[in-house]
Amino acid sequence: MQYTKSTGYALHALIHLAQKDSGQYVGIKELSAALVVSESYLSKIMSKLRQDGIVRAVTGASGGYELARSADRITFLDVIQVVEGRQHLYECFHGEESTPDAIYDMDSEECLVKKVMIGAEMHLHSYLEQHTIQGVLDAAAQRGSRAGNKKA
Amino acid sequence: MQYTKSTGYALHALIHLAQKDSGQYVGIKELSAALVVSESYLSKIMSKLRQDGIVRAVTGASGGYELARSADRITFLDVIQVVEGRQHLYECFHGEESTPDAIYDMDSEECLVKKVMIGAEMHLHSYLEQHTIQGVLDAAAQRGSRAGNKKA
DNA sequence: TTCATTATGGATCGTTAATATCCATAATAG
DNA sequence: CTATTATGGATATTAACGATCCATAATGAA
Ligand code: SF4
Ligand code: SF4
Repeated sequence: MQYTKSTGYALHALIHLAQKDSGQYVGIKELSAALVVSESYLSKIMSKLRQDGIVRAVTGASGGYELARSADRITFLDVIQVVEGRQHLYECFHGEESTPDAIYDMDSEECLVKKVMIGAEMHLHSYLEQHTIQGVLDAAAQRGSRAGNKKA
Repeated sequence: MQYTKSTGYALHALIHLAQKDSGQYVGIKELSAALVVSESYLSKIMSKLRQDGIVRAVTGASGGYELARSADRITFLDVIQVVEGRQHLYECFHGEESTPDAIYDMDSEECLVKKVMIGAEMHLHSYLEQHTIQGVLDAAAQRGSRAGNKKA
């Protein structure tokens, strides 16, 4: 149970893009150099982000990527769901006939075990969608403005 | 990002055990039959649960498994951490030298990206440790006592 | 137009994790 | 002593992850 490296790459790439001005395209070369990851692999991730409308891409000379919407409307949940897919935290393993035990109500979505896990998922998602790319930038800016008293 | 089937098996097996009286051992045969999963595989999972003190096991004739402590002190988080391991939701991918960008404070644990993900993990864990095996049983009992008005 | 640049998508490949089974061994009740 | 039952090692299969290469298309600039 761990997010893949791709999620980390995606988040960092988006933060990099968010620091540029709108209309300023950033190529895969600059991105992969900043994150220290191969162009080939990162481009796959960027392509996914584009398909889901998180970034825009322009091919050709002086092309590249830019955010498709403002950084405060790109949540961690958005990014994670694009990269990781929209699978559920918990997947049931029995079919219609193989009821493991009598205490569960298998009808529709009424199973109590499943309900707990769905609750967990909703809690997690609720947190993740309250945190945006812009949020990270803001927090960094605040820290920066607290003078140079961070170490020494 | 999904819990493995093993977590599902473990949770269901524990619920099965929790419905038995204390001192009554349940063999792997009964458990695997109830969950519709092979004895071989389930026994591995039960062995893990024993190593972590969730269940007790007795070898030999008329042996089997029982809960090592009361069902209201076995949380979903306990079970998940035993089966899935205690890995973090998010793992950083760069070393000391390859700082991806200047806005992060790499010193110690102060990175703002990491901080968001650790927050997500804490939220998730907080929810999961508030839900116990006994909690599922209680909810099922309540539902059962609400007469047979559930369907028809 | 032509060329260099840049993103895209398909194909492929190695590594790791998850799932699953088999068997030899040890422990225990009867 | 014997049947029963859990344990741990070894192994096999499958799927996911991580990563690379290349052919293609699109675009700005010469
Ligand atoms: S969680 Fe509920 S519905 Fe899902 S496999 Fe278990 S008993 Fe069945
Ligand atoms: S989350 Fe922070 S510490 Fe971790 S890789 Fe990213 S920048 Fe580095």
